[in-house]
Amino acid sequence: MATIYSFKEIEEKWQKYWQDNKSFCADSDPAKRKYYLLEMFPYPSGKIHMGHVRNYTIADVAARFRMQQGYEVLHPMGFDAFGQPAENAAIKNKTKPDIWTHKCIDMMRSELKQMGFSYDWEREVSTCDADYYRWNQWIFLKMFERGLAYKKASAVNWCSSCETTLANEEVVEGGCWRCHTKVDQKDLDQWYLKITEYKERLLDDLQQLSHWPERVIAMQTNWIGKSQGVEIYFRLKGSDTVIPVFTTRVDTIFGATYCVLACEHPLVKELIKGTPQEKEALRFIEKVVKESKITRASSDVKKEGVFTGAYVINPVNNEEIPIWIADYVLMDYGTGAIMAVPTHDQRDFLFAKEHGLSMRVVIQASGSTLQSPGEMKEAYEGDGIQVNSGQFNGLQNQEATQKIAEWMEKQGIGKIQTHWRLRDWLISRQRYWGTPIPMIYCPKCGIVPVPYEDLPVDLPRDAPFTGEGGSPLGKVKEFVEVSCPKCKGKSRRETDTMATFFDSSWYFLRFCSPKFEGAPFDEKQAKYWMPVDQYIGGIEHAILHLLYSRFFTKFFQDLGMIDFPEPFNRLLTQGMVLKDGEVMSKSRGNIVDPDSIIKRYGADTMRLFILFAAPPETELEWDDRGIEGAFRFLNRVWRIQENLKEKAAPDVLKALHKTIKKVTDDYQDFKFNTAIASLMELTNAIYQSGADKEVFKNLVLLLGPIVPHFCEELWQMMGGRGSITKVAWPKYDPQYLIESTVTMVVQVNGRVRARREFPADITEEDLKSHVLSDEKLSPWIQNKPIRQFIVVPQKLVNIVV
RNA sequence: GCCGAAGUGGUGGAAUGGCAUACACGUCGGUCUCAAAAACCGAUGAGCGUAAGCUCGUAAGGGUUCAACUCCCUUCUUCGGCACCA
Repeated sequence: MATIYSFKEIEEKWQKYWQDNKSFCADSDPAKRKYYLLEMFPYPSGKIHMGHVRNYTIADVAARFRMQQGYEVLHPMGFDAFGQPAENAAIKNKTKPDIWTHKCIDMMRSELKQMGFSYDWEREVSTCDADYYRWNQWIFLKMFERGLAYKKASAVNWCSSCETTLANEEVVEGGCWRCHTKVDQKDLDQWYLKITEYKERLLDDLQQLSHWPERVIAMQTNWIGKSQGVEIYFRLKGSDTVIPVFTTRVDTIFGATYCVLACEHPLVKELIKGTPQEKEALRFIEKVVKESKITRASSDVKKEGVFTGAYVINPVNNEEIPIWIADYVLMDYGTGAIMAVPTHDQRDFLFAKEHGLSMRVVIQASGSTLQSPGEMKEAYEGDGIQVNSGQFNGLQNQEATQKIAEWMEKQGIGKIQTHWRLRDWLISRQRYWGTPIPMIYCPKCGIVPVPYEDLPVDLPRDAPFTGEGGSPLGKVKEFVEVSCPKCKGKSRRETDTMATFFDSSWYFLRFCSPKFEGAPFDEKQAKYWMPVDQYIGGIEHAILHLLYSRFFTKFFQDLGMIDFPEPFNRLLTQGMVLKDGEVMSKSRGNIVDPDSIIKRYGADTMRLFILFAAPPETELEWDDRGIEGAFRFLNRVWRIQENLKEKAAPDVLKALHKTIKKVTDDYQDFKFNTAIASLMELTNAIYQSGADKEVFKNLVLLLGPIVPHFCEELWQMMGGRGSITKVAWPKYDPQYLIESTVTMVVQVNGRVRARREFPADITEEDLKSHVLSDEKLSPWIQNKPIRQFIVVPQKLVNIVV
């Protein structure tokens, strides 16, 4: 590694310049087009990692590019500063979360500045500051007023290691998303947000998000989990009790040969009472309920169950069918009861075989005449023709699904219904380092919200959090003991804090007016800046953060504070940075520290490499030799400036204008790797033929967004004034893109046989006569009749013989 | 099982119906040098051939087309999400 340009000096110089001149402060200017560029803000761990470097470098190029294109750019940065790691670190280092977090923020801010990112630091926010979290409390109160925040006692996900509850979205493969401890179920009285009230809009509006990655849309669709079907009413034999059952395959109703209830189904105890099998059933139920959800899900083959002794009547044919209890039916989906159709559902098939239950074929695959279930080796779950289905025989099953549903509704024996997977969002956390939930419990008045004028409910600076469980705030007397806002009687504060995903569900709005006093955000500012034009972050937030943010946005829309339904117009999910094919992690010991790269090569080289090595969306393999190559390229460019000519050769001018077009298009589409490749090609061309001052200045402008310090310095050396970010983006002259002659490929039967120069405007006839009289081509064409002559203008001819 | 993404030289990757492998890394050769480094120039998919050149080649197989990495069908592999979801 040979150093030509002194990156250290240059980078420090320009970072100071940008700061002193407030080069990146955004101002809402109605005369200009705005561009709001946002990256998912970091948790302040104290050090940035390569994932941050990649995420923020991608964004920074876009921001600087838009600035030069004349947009008013909002490019803010802040810190998602509440959360558990601060508590753990504070316990470990015998300090306070508050002190630890602010120290980390200071460290990270200075690391981000070292990268040369174009943030408007005047707008920085930290979610742990009362100026921020008081608006969490404000939003919570608004939701409470509208019945969207409510308290409910129920079985919740509990992580025994983190000593706190978890949202459904925070349970990953049956474990805690943070520490992977197995999640238990625990009965607790907790606060929920009614995100389910927005399920239709959250699903339907995904359609509008045409610039979101397909996989994120798919994951959210999946998560919301809409399924349409029919709720069928089965009457208990010898009683008026009705057992509703949900199915998406009402076309198979005539093949229902038994029903199954989940163990937790409220009717179960009643049904088995006093029957000979009561004891066996109770033992079975106890066993299943004890097993957690995860183990039930993983035991995929064996289906166990017991007969209740009771029967229901199938309303379509008045058949009596037995009711079973089984482990494969879950209480928390549908109605907790199913109709079983062994011939057309694989789970029912296995269960029926195991317990010798009867079966009936009701759907025949086209071309099949299968009637006897005994011949079946597995359930037939495909489409076909209805058989054994009364008046619906002969219909295509998809048509029958519709007809049967309508008929059942008319008969009053069923109802067309939709079921959803999405559950309400549990936000209570038994932790210290979070936003206090602004609620008061009065023995006389019940649950009383803290009045708006009393916000914020400050988080006490001292609390005995030890990691031993229970809400730490509950141990702070001055915090807990409060008088009721209504009756002034002795009352008690809520001691749980909010899940930190609450904080990040609206921070993009706060950035529009970070110091606004009257509300979470200034509606006028939000109207100018929102929605975010481009959002960039990791795929790990595809469900959680992005779904919650969409929910909050719709809530603000309902409050009339904003007039758009979706917060993020475009979303880019950047790929991970790998080392030796694996994710960088402490445990693997394969971490490359950005700081060490900055020291050795400078921030510009790291930015260049990370953009060049792979397109933004794909995984990126870190390569120490690749970074050498990036550094080499910058030195190459630097050296051009020492050997400028009076006048550039025409081929270099041509190359320049082609490059301006290519780079502009590529930046627009976040194709930075190919933009850099074409800038390298231009550099190679300059090395061949030499460049003049004009050409070089343009090269510097084009490279500016990627390696800003380097280019600012070169720009100044070339006599430029001020920051390069204020200089208009280069325009290409189409005249240079017009070629007088072109090299065309000549194919015979689709195989390349020659390349020939032709005038760009040659007619097809001339082309034909030239090509056909070409001696070199004659062996391929000779004496064979020409069937077709295909011309792709300026590119290729294909002779078919 | 369902949904989604991907599979191209020794390596990262380019080409979205029209020259497969741009650009870079690595490797090899050359120039410069007492020498080395750096820098600069050149070669670099595989096979056959002295050569001009020919053949094969984008996970596998089939199809559409004058022409397919690209579009369609089937299959395989990897990664990600959801999952006894009725």
